Amino acid sequence: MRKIKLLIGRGKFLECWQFKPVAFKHKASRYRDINVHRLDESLLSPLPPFSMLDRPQIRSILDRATSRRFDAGAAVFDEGAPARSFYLLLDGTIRVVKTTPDGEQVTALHIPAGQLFGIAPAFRRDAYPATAIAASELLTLCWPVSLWEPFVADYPGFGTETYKTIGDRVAEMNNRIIEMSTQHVEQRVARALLRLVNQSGKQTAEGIEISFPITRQDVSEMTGTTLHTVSRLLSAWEKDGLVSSKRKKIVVCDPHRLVALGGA
Amino acid sequence: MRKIKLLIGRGKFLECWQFKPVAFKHKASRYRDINVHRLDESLLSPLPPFSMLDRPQIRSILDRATSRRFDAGAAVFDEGAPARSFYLLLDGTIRVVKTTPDGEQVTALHIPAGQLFGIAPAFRRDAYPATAIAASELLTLCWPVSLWEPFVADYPGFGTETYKTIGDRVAEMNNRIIEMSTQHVEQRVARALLRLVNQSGKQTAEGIEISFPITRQDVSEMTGTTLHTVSRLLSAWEKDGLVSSKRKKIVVCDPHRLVALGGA
DNA sequence: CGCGAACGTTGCGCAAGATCAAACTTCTGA
DNA sequence: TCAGAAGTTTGATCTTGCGCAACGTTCGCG
Repeated sequence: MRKIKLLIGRGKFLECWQFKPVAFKHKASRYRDINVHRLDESLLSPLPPFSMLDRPQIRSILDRATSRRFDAGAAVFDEGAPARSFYLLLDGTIRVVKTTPDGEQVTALHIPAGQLFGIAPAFRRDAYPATAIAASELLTLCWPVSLWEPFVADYPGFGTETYKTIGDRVAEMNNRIIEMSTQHVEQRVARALLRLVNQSGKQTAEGIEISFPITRQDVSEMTGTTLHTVSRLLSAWEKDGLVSSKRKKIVVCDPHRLVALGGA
Repeated sequence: MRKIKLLIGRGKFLECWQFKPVAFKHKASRYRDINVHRLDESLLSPLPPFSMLDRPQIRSILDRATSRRFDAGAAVFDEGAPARSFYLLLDGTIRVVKTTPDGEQVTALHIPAGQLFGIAPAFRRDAYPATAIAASELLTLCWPVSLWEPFVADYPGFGTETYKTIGDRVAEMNNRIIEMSTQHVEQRVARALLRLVNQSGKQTAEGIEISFPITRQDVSEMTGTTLHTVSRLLSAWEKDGLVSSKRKKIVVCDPHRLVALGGA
């Protein structure tokens, strides 16, 4: 057991205790559940909701957390389920999904590492409004909802920063609505890729790669189209050298031209 | 000058001082700006954000308010403008509109009487994220943003209820996104009408009427389609006895069948 | 190594709805 | 009272992107 840096978001790391990978269903898992009492205060201090707090305050927050890991594809919580906890995403990416009565899925949002999620209590909701799916393997901290009010009351900046984050998400949803109303499929797909790349892109030799596995179907659920159309678009773009994609993997090679596509 | 009941939303009234209608640009206006010191505390007490407060508290809130009226079509504030005030809508309906770079408009939301709006400070925004247009003649109260924090801190229930309202709006936006992704134009228009009727419908002999002037263009901006398509749909529905519409006026005669149209 | 499942590609035809164009109706203000 | 503005209707045409279907590819696992 040794101290390692834990990737949270683009180029940001959290220092923490790494347990040796354990076999999980014939597959090596990067993490095991972490003992929160061993986590260092410096893990949380760079994150906006905790940035104004001192070490003892963060210690107290950490000590009341539980840590959980999730396999890729697993649901952290389901739409409509009673909201018992709120979460902090330490590593991985969350796909926030809504399912229609007739079984169709719509991806409302992607949440990158380092952000709070499942924050139904901020709206005084007692049920989660959407399902949170692990887009890749996840590591989370979680707290019971009963701690929400005390956190907001006791920790300066926690409420403020959280509502700022919510404001950002609302703005993003607004943009989605506008895009869906006014833009064509090609533009929406282009913008969706750019958003993903901005939020959780990893620089590689070829270009910027989306850092979690993503299928054509996933992209279609983000843009309100079909996997066929997305496939056609990606093929065309690949021929043009705009992107490069393999199975469950998309690399944006020429962001600039993609912006142009999404812009007009 | 006499005390009258002021309509706020469906069947709900606020009692207040009615000034005699004044001529305004050759048109009789229902209201003149109201002297807030003459407003009775009972005006605010039934509204969710103020429901837990006693009379002296509400008095203090009222005394710090300014009242303003707006003509139909006027902008209360513009997208991107510095957020200096937040508002309470006493009467009328607000259309929340976003404009795309190329001039297209998208209606994000309608806000009925009795609700707070322009609450950018709740998200720590210093600019309004959208434009608020008066769909009909409006009467509002407004407070400087500097009072937001004190209100949340000093008045129990104010924050809670407000965030609940925001939660509802976020949920509605979510639904919009899902509708736009998965439903056809006909279903979206049907649902849009039902939403309007639910929020601000007035029972009449023919059916339930949308209580503010609304054009085909407006409906198309709500549903992400064109006024032509909306016109065709309304014509077809009118032939079927589902709705009845005149210039700037829509009455839903058979809500049940409209729900069926929007459902599948 | 070989099978099956999950993921991706591609061609074809069709229909929903946008766009273009023009006429019509209702309302407003001088 | 009358002209023009604003709102609505309707037809003709065209484009987008969806549905369907079949096939190709990659991966995981026994």
